[in-house]
Order: sequence, then C-alpha cells, then structure tokens
Amino acid sequence: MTIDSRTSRAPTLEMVAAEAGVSRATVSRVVNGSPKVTAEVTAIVNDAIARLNYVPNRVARSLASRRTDVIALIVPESTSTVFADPFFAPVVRGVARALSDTDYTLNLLIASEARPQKTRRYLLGGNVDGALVVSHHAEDHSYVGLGSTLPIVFGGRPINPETFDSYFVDVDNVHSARTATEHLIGLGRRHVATIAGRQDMPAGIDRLNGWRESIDAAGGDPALIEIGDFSQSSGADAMNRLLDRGVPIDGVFVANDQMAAGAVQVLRTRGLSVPGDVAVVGYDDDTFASTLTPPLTTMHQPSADLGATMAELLVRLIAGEEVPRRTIIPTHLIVRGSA
Amino acid sequence: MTIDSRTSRAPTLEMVAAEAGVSRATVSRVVNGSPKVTAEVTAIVNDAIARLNYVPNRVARSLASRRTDVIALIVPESTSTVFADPFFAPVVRGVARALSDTDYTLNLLIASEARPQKTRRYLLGGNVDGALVVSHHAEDHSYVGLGSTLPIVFGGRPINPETFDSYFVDVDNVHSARTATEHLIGLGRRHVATIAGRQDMPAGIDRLNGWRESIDAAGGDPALIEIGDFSQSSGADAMNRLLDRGVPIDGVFVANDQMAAGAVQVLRTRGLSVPGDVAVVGYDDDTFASTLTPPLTTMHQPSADLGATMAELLVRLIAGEEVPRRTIIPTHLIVRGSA
DNA sequence: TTGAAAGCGCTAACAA
DNA sequence: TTGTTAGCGCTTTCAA
Repeated sequence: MTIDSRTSRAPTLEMVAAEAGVSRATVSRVVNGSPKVTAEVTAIVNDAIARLNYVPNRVARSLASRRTDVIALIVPESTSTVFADPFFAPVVRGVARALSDTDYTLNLLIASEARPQKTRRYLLGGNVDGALVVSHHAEDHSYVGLGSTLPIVFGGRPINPETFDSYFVDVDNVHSARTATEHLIGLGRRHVATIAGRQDMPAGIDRLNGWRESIDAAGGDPALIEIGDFSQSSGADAMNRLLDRGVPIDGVFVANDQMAAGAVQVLRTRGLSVPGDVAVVGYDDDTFASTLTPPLTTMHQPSADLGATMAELLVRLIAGEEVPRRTIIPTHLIVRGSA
Repeated sequence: MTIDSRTSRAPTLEMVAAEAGVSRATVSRVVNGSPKVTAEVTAIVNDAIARLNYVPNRVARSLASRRTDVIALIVPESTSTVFADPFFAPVVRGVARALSDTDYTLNLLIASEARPQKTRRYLLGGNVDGALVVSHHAEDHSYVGLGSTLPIVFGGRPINPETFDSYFVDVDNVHSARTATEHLIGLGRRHVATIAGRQDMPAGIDRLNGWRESIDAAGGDPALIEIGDFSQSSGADAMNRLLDRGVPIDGVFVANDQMAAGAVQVLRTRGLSVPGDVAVVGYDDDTFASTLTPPLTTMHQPSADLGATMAELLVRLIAGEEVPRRTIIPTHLIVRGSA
C-alpha cells in the first residue's frame, strides 16, 4: 500500500481495514464498540488503528448515520454581552456538566445577528442533533420555527407558550415572587411595595404578578408599584419615586438584585435603615448580592440546574422519548441581612 | 417521484433538480452562486428551492468538498469561569466581529476536561476548517499537537514558541511593562517597585522582565520585586511585604489590575496617598479600573483586536496563504489618576 | 461473527 | 452553459 506523500491525508477506515486485513464493516464495528466482534479481531483492528493514528471522520459518519452527537447552545451575538451576564455563565456550566457524561459535544453557536441565515443553515444543515436556546429576552424567539424540524429546548418562558408547541424549562417566577413577598409579610411588614422589571419580558411580568397575588391575599396596598428596567440606576429612581409618594413603606420586593442594590443605596442615603425601617428582598442571587451592605436577602435562581435540565430534556427528546413540554425548576429564598 | 409521508425527510438537492427539471450539478451551482448559470435557469431553480423549502445539507457538502466553513474557538470547560473573565469576552466579540463578514460560522467549543478525546475527535473529525485557542494559562497547550493536522492560531504566547512552529498572536508584554514602568520613571519617581504575577505564565514572566529592563536602564533598584498570583488579595499581601521592607518606594508597577486594586487599598490603609506618596500603574484596563479611587492608570489590552486578528490570520491560513507565525498587537497606556 | 454492497447528499472534474 | 459521472468516508442491511 502506497501513500502519496505530497497529498498525504488523514488515514481512512478503509486504510485501517487493509492494514488489519479485515473488512471496512468490521473496522466500523470495532470503532463503534459493537459487541459482536471477536476479542481477537478487535485487538488486531485496534492495533492497526493505533499504528495508523486513525481518527474517524465524523462528517462522513454523520452523513451515513444521520447523527452528529453534537448539541448546539445558541448565543445571540449581541449577547456576547452575555458573558458579562451573571445568569448565562452558570447555565452554560450546567449544560456542559450534564453533557459531559454523554457522548454529545457541546457547541456554543454564536449567532451573527447581521446574518441570521448563517445560523439557520448551520442548524438545519445536519450539523447538530438538537439545540438549546436560552431566551433571556423576549425577542430571541426567532428559533421557535425550527422546533418542528430540529429538536429544540428553550430556557425561559416563551412569549406565547400556547401558540407554539415548543419545549421549555423555566423557573416559576410568579411563585418565586410570592415566596419573596410572603417572607416580607411574614416578617410583620404591612406596607410592602414592589419595584418591578420591564413589562415586556416574562420575568418582569410574572414577578410583578406574584407580588400582586401575595399582596391581594394579605390585603395590602396593590398600588405600591414602580417599574424599572432591571438596571441599578432604574432601581434607585424607582425607590425614590416610591418614597416620594409620602405613604408608609416598610418592605420592598425588587424584581432583580441590580435594582435592589440601587434601592438600598437610596434608602440609606435618605436616612432609612435596612432592614430596620424598610426590609428589602431581591431576586437572582447575583454574585454580588452577599457583598452588599447589608447582605441582600434574595431569591436564588438555580441557573446551573436550569441548564442541566434543558440538556437532559434535549437528549431525551433526541432519543425519541416523550418529555414534558413545560418543566419548572424550583427556586428558593436566601435569607441574608436585608430582610 | 413519490415521497413516503411517514418518513418524509428534508428535501434534497436531487429533489430540487427534479422539481426544476435540471441536473443536480446545476442546482449545486445555483446554491453556491456560481457565475456561469443563466439568469433564467437560476430563477427556475430558486423557485423550486423556495417551493420545496430546501436547505442544503452541510454535512454532505463538507464530505464532498472537504470544507465546513466553520471555525472553532476552544473554551476549556473549567474556564466556563471564563465567562466571568474580563479578558475573554472581548476576545470572543473580536473574533465574532471579524468572522461575521465572512462565510465562516463561529463555534465555541466547550472542551470537556474530563474527556479530552471528545474535543480532539471533534476537531480532527472534519467538523471544522480551523481552530482558535485562547490560552490564558500555560497548561492549555494540549492542542499544540493538532497544529500540524488542522490550522490553529493561538492567542497568547505559547510556552515554547521555538519548539512548536505554531501560529500565535499576543501582546508584547515585555514592551508594555516597559511603557508602564517608564511612565512612572518619567513622572520623576526614583524608587519604582513591581508586584509581579505568577511566574509560570508568560504574562507573569514577561511583565516582570519588562519592568526589569526599564529599571536597569534607569539605574533603579532591581530588588524591589514581590510576586503575587494575579488575585486582589495577593496584590495586597505583596504591597504589604514591599512596604515592610522599610526602604523608600514612590512608584509601583503592578502586573494586573486585580492586584493593583489590592495594592492601592493597602497603600491607603497605611496612610500613604496615591499617587502623592506612591504612584501606581496597573495592567489590563479591566472594566473596574476606572471606578477605583483614584481611577487606575493602567495598560490597555486591545483584547477585541487580538480576537479579530486571530480570526483573520486563521482565515488566511485556511486559504493557504503565508502568514507570520508571530503577530504582536500593540498596547497603550491609559493615564488616569493613580500615576 | 464477518463481509459485500448499496447508499447518505453533495461537489467537482470532465464532457458535451 | 449544462449534464454525466465518480467519488467524499462511513454505516448498515443482507447474506454468508
């Protein structure tokens, strides 16, 4: 057997077969760990593989077998800001962890927003067995349509879950907000306000609704609402507006930790003690939450679990199993110093 | 031609050819934008494509053409901490930006450290045309070996650049450290110390060497060195050790901003003014550098440019062009309040 | 248990 | 300009 050294290319399965003196089918079986190959033959083949330094061509394999063993996690390019997003990193870690036990390779697909077709074609072109979409923001749902062609699991509630029969996993924002608010009420606070987040995102809407439910149930004032945009400064502004109303307030549920940080700052600036005068509960359990003064009591998002759950569901979906379309991950309250 | 609806699969190029009444080759030409196809025929084919909702199978394409139009950026799984790493995000953004103009799709490959073979096989299995490796840490060089099989561009100086004829782009740490140190000297400081980083990383070694060169040239004291591990607390410790020596010090070049933050804190705690008593220059221009008190004077790393440059080089390498094995990105000093 | 042979869907000479 | 014809490297029935 001669190899043209000028164009020497990666060894193929066929070369291994020749080297081992068996058929290509047998080599294929050995490579894929088929049980019905003599230990003897297996050894011979493995020897040949080692000698030739053979690495299977996955592309050819994919074409023939219609599987890739690759799962994509789609990252909107703009969200490269995503790297700064304290929510995203743990999700990725959870996905990676869940997948490391499997034969799947994880693929963060940076979706160029300027050329969405590039991503679409990659996804639909047989490069992956399934995809994960973390849609932190409402608009990221350009991928819902692919759901009928490619197994996809979404993270975060889709805007219209009924419209599309997509699979998704999310935390129960409504219930979490209730837990937070009820903690405040349980502390004896009678005038519990809320600083809500953007009302065009599920997280913003649902958390406000949770607060509302608790307040209604407890007979509190349902008008103590100010809306922010999830940024720290918007939280500060909202807190100021709340205080400027001149009505008593002794507790605030804030829809995320960033805004909570702003609110606490305002409170202290205006001479109110936290939690003495006003107790504050945040949401997200961001990394900085424990370093604030006082340390922030907040709702912990099990982001890594969310990622892991998404990955597990997708793997089962690919395997053709029946899986629930809607999976809810529990959250829990972390009591620190602010409430 | 009949399609079994139970097993209805994605339309193939062959189906498009039949629908349009042309050969598969012609369809292929249209899909790939070949110039030598009649406008008329092109229109007919495109119609058929639209009617059938045809999306080319990239895997088959890859197998036949030996190209994938995919570039991988390898991310060590542990480095999922990477997402918190202020250096990594801009690099990724730079890569993404450079690639968005091309036909390449960017693929962040999360390399499972528990099963390194998975990544290796993916890379060597024909899934990508080339790879980018950002080796922040010395150990990440398990991929150097692949360089002979797959075009690879490294970010950051390899440990033994002479040993492996790999391609890499890096900032000139030695020169940058000189710039920083000379700024201090230019300010009239006569006793300029340094807090160096880990001496098992190129960044740590080179920055120390740069300081040394400047000090030697200026006739300063070459013994004013303390080593940290790039963490803030290690910077504080190092500063304390420096001050405890009891010798005069009126300037410090610190090998990264994290350590610089720790050093400044210690300085102020011990009643020394910055930059009055001791001027401090950091390195990295981390996002928080401008928010310190006083705002930190530091060396700016053009991380996005580094990423973009890496991507451009790789693309040219894949195209078979000659490219330099060593590319150095310039840095620049940002003068703020600390020196 | 092993081998032979027919594709997987596409590209790329080479002809026409 | 368009079509014909071999493959790309592997998997997978089906026989042996």
